[in-house]
Amino acid sequence: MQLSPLQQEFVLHFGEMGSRWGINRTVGQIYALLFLEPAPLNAEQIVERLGFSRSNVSMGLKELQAWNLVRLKHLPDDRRDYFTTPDDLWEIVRTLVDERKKREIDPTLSKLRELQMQTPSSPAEEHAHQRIGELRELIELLTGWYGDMNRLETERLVQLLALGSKLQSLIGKAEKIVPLSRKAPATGKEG
Amino acid sequence: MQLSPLQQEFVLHFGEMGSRWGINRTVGQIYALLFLEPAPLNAEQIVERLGFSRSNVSMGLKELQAWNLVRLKHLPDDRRDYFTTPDDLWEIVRTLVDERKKREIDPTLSKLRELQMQTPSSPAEEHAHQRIGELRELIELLTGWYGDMNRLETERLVQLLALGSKLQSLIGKAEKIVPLSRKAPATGKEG
DNA sequence: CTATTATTTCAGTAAATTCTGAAATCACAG
DNA sequence: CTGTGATTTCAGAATTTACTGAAATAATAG
Repeated sequence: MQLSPLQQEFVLHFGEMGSRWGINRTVGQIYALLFLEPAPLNAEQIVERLGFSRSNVSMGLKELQAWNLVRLKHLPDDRRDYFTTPDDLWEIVRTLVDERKKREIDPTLSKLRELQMQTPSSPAEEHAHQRIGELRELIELLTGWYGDMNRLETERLVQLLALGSKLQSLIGKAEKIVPLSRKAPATGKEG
Repeated sequence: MQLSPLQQEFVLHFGEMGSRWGINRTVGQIYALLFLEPAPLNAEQIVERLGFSRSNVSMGLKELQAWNLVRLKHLPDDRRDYFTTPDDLWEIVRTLVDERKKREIDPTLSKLRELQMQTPSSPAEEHAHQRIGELRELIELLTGWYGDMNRLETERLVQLLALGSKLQSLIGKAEKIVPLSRKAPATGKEG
């Protein structure tokens, strides 16, 4: 492996972590390498640096493209494909969350909705039906919220995140002026 | 597999999804079964319902315990272990996120901090150092925010999530009264 | 202590996945 | 076209992970 010590440690770490996520070691290492590299790399350069077989790198790059995690570039007078990660880390985070949602959450939500169509035919099924409904509602709340957050410009998103729990008191104060819900009227005790 | 059609579909689905998360099919199915079941089950009952070997169920339950995703119960005059999932779905979500953070995020954050201690010794290392720093900051912002959210009572958390993007305008309004930041003063255009 | 039942461990096997080299395909310059 | 280099595909090998049955251990009742 032909990397500086810093690069090497980073790349190896992401290889390990890769397997805790759904992706494999190779893919993790390729991504980590591209993430650190200032300029785009072609497949052959990745082979040199990481010591995987050419075909393995090809497959890894394909998977990263399927995840929409790398950008394909071309240099003038060079017909090889060059790969980078976005400079903007927030773009990376958004892609990552979008893709994981698409693969891990959305199919489950569909399945839960489908299962809820069935009418329960025994006390046990009644309970299961109930439980599935609760789960569906919770996931809908979370994905709905995520959709809202995802629509925000990055700058505003960061502001919101940075506020963190300060938000609590802020909401209390704002509600006095612009009540959003009549269910739980402001009592002055919140925050 | 001795389950009602509803249970069966749910259990099989979570078995499949399990592999997209870090957990295996067996563990996913055991969890799904316990999730639907109104009363705690012992290992033998899980074997009957799912048709796995006794030892596989034992290992699966151990893994679920390591993830803190099941509760161990005992019935009077019965020395077998019985297992359930929490009734409160938010408790489940919190556990899930906590555990994944612990396994997937925290080790990376430590590694990034450690790598940033090293002084870069070449232009390439300088760039990598920079990039690692950006990533560390972003993760710190996200985990900090998560810590804040996690401290909220469930009821308040749900309120916040339900607000979603309404928060934006609310913040604009609140800021006029209780300014939190002088960097980006309210212009009246936001929301 | 002994018998009985519950649970875990573990070595070996089965299954799934990752990885490779060779061959096929593709893309384009001459 | 033809030739050259880039990329992908794919069958099988290597590796890793999941699963099982048998044996060991633990817990408790008598």
